[in-house]
Amino acid sequence: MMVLSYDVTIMKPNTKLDELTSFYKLLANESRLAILLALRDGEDNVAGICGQTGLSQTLVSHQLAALHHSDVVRSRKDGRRTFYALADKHIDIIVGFALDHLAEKEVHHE
Amino acid sequence: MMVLSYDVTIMKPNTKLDELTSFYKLLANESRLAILLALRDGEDNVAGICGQTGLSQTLVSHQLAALHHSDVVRSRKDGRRTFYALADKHIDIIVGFALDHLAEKEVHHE
DNA sequence: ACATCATATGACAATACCATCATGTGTCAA
DNA sequence: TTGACACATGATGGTATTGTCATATGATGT
Repeated sequence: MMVLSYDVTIMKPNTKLDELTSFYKLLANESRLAILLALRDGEDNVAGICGQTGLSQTLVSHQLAALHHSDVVRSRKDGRRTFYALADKHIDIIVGFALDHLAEKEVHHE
Repeated sequence: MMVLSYDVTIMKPNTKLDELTSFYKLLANESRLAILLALRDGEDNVAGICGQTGLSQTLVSHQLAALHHSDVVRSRKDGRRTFYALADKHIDIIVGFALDHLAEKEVHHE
């Protein structure tokens, strides 16, 4: 039972397969993905991310908490703001490759 | 529900975000991921995949149908068997990079 | 034709997930 | 210290996904 949602207890994955699944679950949501894509352009604070994505503050905070908990993003506090950034270059590359995959699919389909 | 205002045209198009989310949803399940990892070693038929993963025939068929429907795997029939394989090299690479990401995380954590 | 093998499909209960509302916590300025 | 600001957290209803059971389809051998 692998639970990812912010409103339920987050469980530590035991196996590699579990870990990999948990990782992809984080990417498998429109809101979280929008946030990650926004962060590809560089770090931003919560309000900024809300502006970039059009999502509510509450939702963004929840999703960032989930992403942060799994070390997909890192955070830095500055006064009453919190800035978030992609944790490492892999995230960026993985998203890039996925976009490539989708592009290639389109070509084959016509 | 994800609502993006029209004046935020700097963002990636809605459809791309949607597509990317759908793609990751396919990878965000232990059974499907186990199947994809099994197929990294080369094509295999349903019974073979069941053997490699320990999953039931019904479940494997269901998940393969989902993966096939989204062109993540391709199929080839031979008599009464159906052989499945990863649709393109991108899948392989994406999974590889994700594993790298997890490996790097572990190093940083100890 | 019949039995059997290999795989596919439909329906369904259990569970997981999502977005939202209401509210809480910490920071700064006056 | 009071109020506004920036963000975090808890709970909840609605919805989507998961895996299983029962059953269907199609190919092969006798």
